[in-house]
Amino acid sequence: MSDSSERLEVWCAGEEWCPITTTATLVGKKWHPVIVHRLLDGGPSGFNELKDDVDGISSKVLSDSLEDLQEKGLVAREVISEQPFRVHYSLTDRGASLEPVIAAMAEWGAEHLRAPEQ
Amino acid sequence: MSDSSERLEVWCAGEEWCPITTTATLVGKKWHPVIVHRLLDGGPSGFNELKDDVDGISSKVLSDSLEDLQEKGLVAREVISEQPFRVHYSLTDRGASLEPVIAAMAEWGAEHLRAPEQ
DNA sequence: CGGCATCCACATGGATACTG
DNA sequence: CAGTATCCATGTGGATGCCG
Repeated sequence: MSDSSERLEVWCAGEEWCPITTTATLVGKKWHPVIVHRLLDGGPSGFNELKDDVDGISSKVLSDSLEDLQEKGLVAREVISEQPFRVHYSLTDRGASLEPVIAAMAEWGAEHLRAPEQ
Repeated sequence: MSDSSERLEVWCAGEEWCPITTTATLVGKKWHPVIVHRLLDGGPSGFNELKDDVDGISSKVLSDSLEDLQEKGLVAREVISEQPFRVHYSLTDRGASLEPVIAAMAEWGAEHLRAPEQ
């Protein structure tokens, strides 16, 4: 498939320096890709707006997921001091750069959704 | 982002009919994308050959992963009756169709691996 | 060679209720 | 509005050892 000069002997490792595993730790969580997709297509959002759009998620899990996405530098959180106050969730540049990955996932899923078995 | 006629109100649901979640259940497991990548680039393989290439995986986890991939129709398993017998793992057409998804994950990971923080 | 059996640890996700 | 606090069920991965 590849000639000897550029061949990788190890496809991926258990450690973090594997590109695929790196991406999988972001996109492999149950709700993460859905949330990123929502922020990509729907733009910035408040907490409950997000919760309403992402069908089936609970407050706690959305909160946990957003916290994880912030720690990983994919999502930015901004508190707007008003009454009542608002919170603004948006993608960072890094988060937005996941678009090709999310798009590929969405496309594959859409094509194979009609034939889940066989 | 989209006009009113083609807008999706719900980005994804907790149920199985969501395209992204569908893909995430395949590609979101820790070792699945790595195994598929190995089979895409390295061609069909025996069990231990696969285990050697996928650095860090245990027999049990590789076995579990391959079983799951078979159930989902992504991987084919063929037993070759020789002495000693061999087993042949390869991608099905459906498994091979994941190539764009895996490629997108690999590319994103490679680009962002050098800057894991910030 | 190509696994399976066991047992275990930890992470993820979910239900429910409550708060500033 | 935007979460937090508990508590709990399950899943996923890992270590070790044995088997046909």
